[in-house]
Amino acid sequence: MPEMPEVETIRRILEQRLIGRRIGRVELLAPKFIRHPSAKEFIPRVTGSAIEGLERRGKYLIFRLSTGNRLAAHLKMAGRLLYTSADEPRHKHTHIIFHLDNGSHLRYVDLRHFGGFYLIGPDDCGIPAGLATLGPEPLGSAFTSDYLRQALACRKTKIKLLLLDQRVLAGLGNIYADECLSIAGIHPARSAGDLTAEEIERLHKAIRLVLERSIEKGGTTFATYVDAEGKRGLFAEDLRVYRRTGQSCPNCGTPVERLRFGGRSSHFCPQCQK
DNA sequence: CGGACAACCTGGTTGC
DNA sequence: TGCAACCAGGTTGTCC
Repeated sequence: MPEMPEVETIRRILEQRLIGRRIGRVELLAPKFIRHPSAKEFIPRVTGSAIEGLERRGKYLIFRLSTGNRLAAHLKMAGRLLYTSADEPRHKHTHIIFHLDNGSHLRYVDLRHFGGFYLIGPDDCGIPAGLATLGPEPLGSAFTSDYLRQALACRKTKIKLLLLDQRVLAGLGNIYADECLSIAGIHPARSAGDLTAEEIERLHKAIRLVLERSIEKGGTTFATYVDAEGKRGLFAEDLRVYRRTGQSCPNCGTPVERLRFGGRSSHFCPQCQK
């Protein structure tokens, strides 16, 4: 479920709770969620290590461990990382429990089984391809309107699909791509290379604005997303078009429409986004 | 390069 | 109540 603002919200909470904690027993209820290396190798390499830092790149959460290894997690559509007490009832789809030295748990819960963990060595051995090829952080200094203009130049693909390409920009997903295009006033099916300099400028600003505001509100909860303490994100009340098909555009009142391409829905106002 | 599609899973909603 | 169809916040690979 989570896109960048949701993962960042989880990161901030876990940073408060986990820095300095040591991982004790790793309860691997379903080994398949360890994507690299094998579960057999994973457990001894993680057990006993302390958590020294918690970083985020795009939608990846990265634990820096005292052994020099890093532990990367991707939650995909429905993954949750929950910091709980030991006696908290276990959600049905709990797959991994990291027992911590203060008696608490870090639990991985994933209803759809898409997410998983990667243990990365000091030499980057085991790094998932998606993490190695990520584009710039949308709130970082490398993401300038110049960068965006060069990334879109001569590209025939639809702007919506290009915004979802993590190699171009790290962290946007279906919700925020639709919202950014709405604020920038750009139709999602436009060819990326056809955008004017002014439109690219608006899009660049919209991306930063939407992500900053969403992080401030703890991300977007539609159905199932909750943060590391089980709390919902409040940005859903600010959504302009995402999953609002048939409802009024907040700008002009025209009913929001939905198109499907690239196997996903795009929501937009046909009046404001030409 | 671009576009369509399937695959990986479970569960909620909608419509007949 | 039952059942089928469709939907879902992501990514990867294949095929044309």
